[in-house]
Amino acid sequence: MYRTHTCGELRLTDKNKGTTLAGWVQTVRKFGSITFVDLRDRYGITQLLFSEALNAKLEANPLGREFVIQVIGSVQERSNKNNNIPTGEIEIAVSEFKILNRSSTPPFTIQDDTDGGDDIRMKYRFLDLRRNMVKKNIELRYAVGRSARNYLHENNFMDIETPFLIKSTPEGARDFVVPSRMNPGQFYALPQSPQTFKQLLMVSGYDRYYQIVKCFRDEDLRADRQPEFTQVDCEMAFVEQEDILEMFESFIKRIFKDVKNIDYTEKVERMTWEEAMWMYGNDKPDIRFEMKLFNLKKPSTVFLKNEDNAGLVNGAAFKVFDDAETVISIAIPGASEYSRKQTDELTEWVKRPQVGMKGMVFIKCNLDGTFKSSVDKFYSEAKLGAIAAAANAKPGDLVLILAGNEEKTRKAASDLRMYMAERLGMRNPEKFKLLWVLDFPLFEYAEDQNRWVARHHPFTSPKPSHIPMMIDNDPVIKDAASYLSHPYANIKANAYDLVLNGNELGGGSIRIHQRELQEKMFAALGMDEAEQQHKFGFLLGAFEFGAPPHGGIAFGFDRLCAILGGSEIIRDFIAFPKNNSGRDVMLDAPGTIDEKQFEELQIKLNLKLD
RNA sequence: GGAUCGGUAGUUCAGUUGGUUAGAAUGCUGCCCUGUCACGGCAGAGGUCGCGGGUUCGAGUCCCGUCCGGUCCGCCA
Repeated sequence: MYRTHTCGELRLTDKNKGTTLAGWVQTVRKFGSITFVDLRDRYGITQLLFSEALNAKLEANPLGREFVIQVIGSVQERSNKNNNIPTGEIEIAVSEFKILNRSSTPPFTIQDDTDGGDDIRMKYRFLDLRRNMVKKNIELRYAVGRSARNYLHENNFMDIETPFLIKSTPEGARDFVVPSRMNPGQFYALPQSPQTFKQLLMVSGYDRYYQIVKCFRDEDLRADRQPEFTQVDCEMAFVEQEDILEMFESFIKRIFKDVKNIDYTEKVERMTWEEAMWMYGNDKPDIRFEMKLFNLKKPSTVFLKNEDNAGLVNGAAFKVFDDAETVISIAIPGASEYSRKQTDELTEWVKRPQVGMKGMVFIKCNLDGTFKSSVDKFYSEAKLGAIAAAANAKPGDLVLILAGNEEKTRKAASDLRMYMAERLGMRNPEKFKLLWVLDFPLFEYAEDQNRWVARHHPFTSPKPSHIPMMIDNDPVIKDAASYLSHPYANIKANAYDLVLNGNELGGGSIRIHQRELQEKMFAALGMDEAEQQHKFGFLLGAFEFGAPPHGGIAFGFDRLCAILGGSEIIRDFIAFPKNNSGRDVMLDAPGTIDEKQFEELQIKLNLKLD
């Protein structure tokens, strides 16, 4: 037997007990004739005391960092206690020890505040995983998964596996493909999600399904995006949108309780996609703070009272605002005393290519009730006051105003809102606020292809009242410039996203379950009958054999773990992640394959090298 | 595909307007130390300044290219 206890469990109540421990050497502290060793394993650290009697053996077998050793000894009360660790009141008086395996000096220290940078830590990820900070994240991930499984199990959901080697369906993200040796020239695709399989399971009568499952998307990476990632994928039959929202609102609250011991008792707020876009410029707003956007140019399609502000900035000979498609304000609380340097800095920020604005106008709403702006030449103080009022600014606030084309300006205003919130410390990672965003548009217009694409995916059903709009109208867009006036632009989907602190945690929809409507949907996306049959014949066929009404949702598991862990970097919550360019730097993957493998696959490389 | 920040000792970083022998901390090695727990003390080793080219009397420092890493836009739900 290698050990009788772990390095995290012995306490003063175990005094005088004999014990055998095994673990890694964290540090060696030598004091002439006695030596202290911190022995570490997954469960904690226990101090070992090597007395003078073992000196000769220690000298013959010196211990280094990360050596794996086994010790036999007895539990003693320490004369100097360490209150920083749970085992700090005891130490093991070692009577015998054995080196189970030596270790090279690790390239970085295995400590909370390591001296290793990202690069080297990823290369030696197996060492990095020994560190508390990383271990804590991996443990949190396990806790989230366990909580999710418990909840779903208690609610009759069945975990059913679905295949990874499936068929490519070039709708949505780029597929990872796998060549088939037995079918030369043919390829499997790795699933971007088990979407069609879970719908087929509903047809099969497994009316509550879930899976914590890997999904694959061959797209560029981000701090919150990996090419292979994990989803909590769920589907239910005989449900309406409201049933799903309730089931999964409880699901996420249960995880808050189990993992963070947070009682999230209030009802999760809801808003429509249009409201989110209008007030926050974003379909996944962080609603922990206000700083809403106000349009100074256009009447709202959502809030009628905003009509008062429409055109507020027009007619002052300020060409930038007069010519702009839209003008959006955002009031920064308590920032009226920003210096020239600070406002310049913000202007530079919005002019960065990633944001892409040409400039920024500001109005300082001074505490004495006066106004000072960067456009004093064009607007009277009374007018500035009216604009500030429309922007919902209070004395002491700084109103920032962006102008330009609708989409870009709205996005920039949203980015600016998040940037300012970050700057002002309003994004506390320990404060959590959920939000349902509802009524997404069913279609999006793809300019480059001059056709409609599904905003969510092509299995999403329209709102029941919008089905006629879809059935009765031809999807063909005659005038690309005015696609917004096409009826399809106004069809809303039975789709919903769950947003946490400005991050999309999950999304889903009520699905189409009738063949005719599904065919109409495919046709709307530009697929003719033959193509529909070729790509999705199996699904259309299944819908003819008693497909129940159904819907579901999928949560980004990595992202959920990261946010609960106070981070937005999912890499830190994945045991073996890929780097920014999709490489596993530890394995050095991807790599080339043997000539023999190419032969078996009957594949020849045809690399275009510049 | 694009923007931007970074690459100097095993590691994390500093390095002034271009100037003589490139520094610190930590880690590593050796010696000393009976109560440490970020132990302490003394001594020591450790560098192709990512790579290639250019400007210059002289380049870690300036310019061009390239590779690698981080963040973001495009892309992706």
